[in-house]
Amino acid sequence: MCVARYARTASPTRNDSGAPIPHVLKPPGPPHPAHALTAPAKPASARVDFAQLRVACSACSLRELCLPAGLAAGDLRSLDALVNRRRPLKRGAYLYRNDARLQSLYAARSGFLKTSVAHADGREQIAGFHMPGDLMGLDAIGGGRHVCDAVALEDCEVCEMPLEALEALSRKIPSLQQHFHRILSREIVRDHGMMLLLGSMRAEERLAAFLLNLSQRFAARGYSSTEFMLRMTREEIGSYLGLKLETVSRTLSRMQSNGLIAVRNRQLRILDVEKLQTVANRGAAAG
Amino acid sequence: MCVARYARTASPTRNDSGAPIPHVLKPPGPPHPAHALTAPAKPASARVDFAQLRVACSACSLRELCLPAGLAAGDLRSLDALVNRRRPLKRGAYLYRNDARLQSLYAARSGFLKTSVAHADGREQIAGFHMPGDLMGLDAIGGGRHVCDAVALEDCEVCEMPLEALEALSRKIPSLQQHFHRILSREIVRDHGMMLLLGSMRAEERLAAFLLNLSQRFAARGYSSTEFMLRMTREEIGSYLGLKLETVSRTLSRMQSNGLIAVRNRQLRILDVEKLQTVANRGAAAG
DNA sequence: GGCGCGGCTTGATCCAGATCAATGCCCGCG
DNA sequence: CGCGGGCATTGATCTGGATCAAGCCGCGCC
Repeated sequence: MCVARYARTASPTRNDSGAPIPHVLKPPGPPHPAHALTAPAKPASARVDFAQLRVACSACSLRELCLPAGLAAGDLRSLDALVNRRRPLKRGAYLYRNDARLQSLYAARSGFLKTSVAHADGREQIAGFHMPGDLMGLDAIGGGRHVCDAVALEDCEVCEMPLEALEALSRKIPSLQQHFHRILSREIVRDHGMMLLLGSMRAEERLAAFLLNLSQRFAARGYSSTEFMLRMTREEIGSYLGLKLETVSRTLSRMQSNGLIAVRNRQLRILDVEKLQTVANRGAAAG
Repeated sequence: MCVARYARTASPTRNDSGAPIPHVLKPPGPPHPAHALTAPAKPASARVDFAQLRVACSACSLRELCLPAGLAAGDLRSLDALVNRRRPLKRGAYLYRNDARLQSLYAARSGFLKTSVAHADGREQIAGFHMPGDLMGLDAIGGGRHVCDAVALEDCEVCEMPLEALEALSRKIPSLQQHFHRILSREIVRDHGMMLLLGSMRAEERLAAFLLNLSQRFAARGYSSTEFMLRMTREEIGSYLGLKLETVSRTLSRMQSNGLIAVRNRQLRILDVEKLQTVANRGAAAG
């Protein structure tokens, strides 16, 4: 079946405040390909400039999604002091590796990453996809060493915060402590959701749930909830969802035939959120 | 193939405190059968006695597995002050329900519990089995409400600790704070392991991994690592492992034929740990 | 522009585990 | 002591997704 044609989006400009301008799936892009989920660019002319590099949490557009959510202005400044911002990461580069000593926690600032856990025999399972504002490295707190790999799916920037300093500060700022606990807890809830998905949902439900999850997270970051670019391969989606890449591909095709979505390579548009929700919640239902 | 014969267990007596007397599959044991997973019995003659009921963390045999692990004596006393001990729970009773407001975190003190997450359509996935020393309720920190059900698989006792008090205390005691973070993090790691299991292991591997995990946890609590009683039904095991009860049953039978284990109902003995590990790590291998 | 490669789609077949269906066994209860 | 119900085992069959196998397509590179 023929793929729906997408209208062109406005070309990816940026506003002064540095709020990221979407990704979206433009065809034969303009010279500056639309970048998705990229943190505010610095003025093109600026050379590496520390003042620029160290955009503070207090000025960060992800503030309310990330660790500082809900902090008072004064507390925000204390947090600023301990966060090293903008460690850049090339596509394919490791943020940390399995068994590496825990140095810091990380927050994605721009770009997509994945974390994966490896089985003794080499099989690997992707444990999560991370977008700006997500905290990473939480797995390492328990044993002092990372127990998964974190890899950039595209060029990224991450903020780094030494765990000890964070713990020290959170002893002083109850709301930071509380929020940190909430983040840890939400990760546990997310994982339980994945266990439910992996343990008892069928392929189509898994995919539907996955797409809806991405959709919500994009929306929370101010991007379109219905039209976005998948930053990962079919194989990676499959690994995350406990499916083979062929199944992912087939299932997406079927969803397209059914008018739920339009896909073309990694560009995806959700055409019928409600049906998609139905599929996610009860398997085949809407035809 | 013929099933190994187990001697009958001592009949289910109770001590005065009402603590259930184990399971464990002791052969015609001594009058006091080794009890599995029951907190240390208090002097048999004591009647319900608050001083007794409130056995402090500092005197609890699970101290080193549970929240107080690694605390200095003085700090232990502060923790004692906030923990309400020994809320008893009958088999089948709910410790908390999905959507209930978070009151406290809980630590199992004796007995086995399960937590399960429900899908919109009624399917449910068991998210974990909990034994003495395990902390429960962590899922609720994020949103202030529980997102799973916790049910006693047998008569239990749990300790209760108000989250706010715990957070306040952990601001004062860095080692408590640290340990609490470690517990949260380890839960995340455990969940990632489950995701790997559910996403990429075959039935036999899942079961082998499950049994080895139980084995280790029993061992950590001073019980036999090779001979124990399953506290849950085949269906519950299946729900946890993403399998149907028939598959669980068949797979256990096959493992028995292969000389890896001996099962009879819920009594289980591991006959060959190494082969079991091989199975868990690489699927079929040892014959 | 064309070539090569990695990623994607699609078809054909296979198989692990689900599902359906009978019993069997243990335990609590009258 | 016998009966009934929940749990477990085991067999027969079915099927969703895996696996095997061709291409195809888009993109980066020469």
